[in-house]
Amino acid sequence: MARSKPAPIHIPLPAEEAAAFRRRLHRWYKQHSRDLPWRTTRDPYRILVSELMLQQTQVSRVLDFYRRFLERFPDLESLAKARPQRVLEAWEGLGYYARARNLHKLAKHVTSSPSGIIPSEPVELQALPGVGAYTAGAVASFAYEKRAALVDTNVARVLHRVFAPELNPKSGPGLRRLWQLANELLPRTGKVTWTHNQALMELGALVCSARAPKCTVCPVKRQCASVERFVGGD
DNA sequence: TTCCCGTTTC
DNA sequence: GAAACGGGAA
Repeated sequence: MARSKPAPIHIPLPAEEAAAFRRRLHRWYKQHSRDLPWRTTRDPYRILVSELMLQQTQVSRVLDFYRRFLERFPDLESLAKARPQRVLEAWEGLGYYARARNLHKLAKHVTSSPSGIIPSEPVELQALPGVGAYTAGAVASFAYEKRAALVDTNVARVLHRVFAPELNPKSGPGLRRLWQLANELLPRTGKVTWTHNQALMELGALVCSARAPKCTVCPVKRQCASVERFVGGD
């Protein structure tokens, strides 16, 4: 009989450590966050468009496309009614055109559904074309201010380095553990969770970068299990 | 798990 | 010119 590996035992994150992490992260975000257009809206459609665009392109290049796309298709209905060719044109230059097709499909799907609105629950969101675990969490949190976790590569890198350097973040179990960590770290309310999630991603993008992390200016370096590895160290 | 896709990095 | 990237899907 096939024997499965014993599940690793994980001590839950001490409440005090989680709280300290949230507090430091929050303070840092208030001072250092960038002004981005999708951070001033709670329109699920606009959040969705931004998330899909950002999946494969850096912020600086998305900005222009985002603005133009929303001018042509200001809401789900206008997008749903559009010809496929027009949607692809608006996406032209961004690459990964399957995302544009998925977004169009999603718009038609949702507008013809009974409610006609983009769902707010991660499980329902994930059933939509082109929406996986990350995007589902992002829309729930950033559009509906739900108390939902999200893990993209930025967040995965931060949590991996700070709390679980021994983990293989690429493996299935490793990724599941990171989602678990992300959940344990969530603030109490959905409103604060919005900021918390934005801050996690911003830290990963601006400080805890993949190549040369700027540990010296990191707000959570005191509790990071990987600082030594990156500052001067071996 | 492996594949996919256009861009970026090595 | 290969390999990595980063999400989703098969």
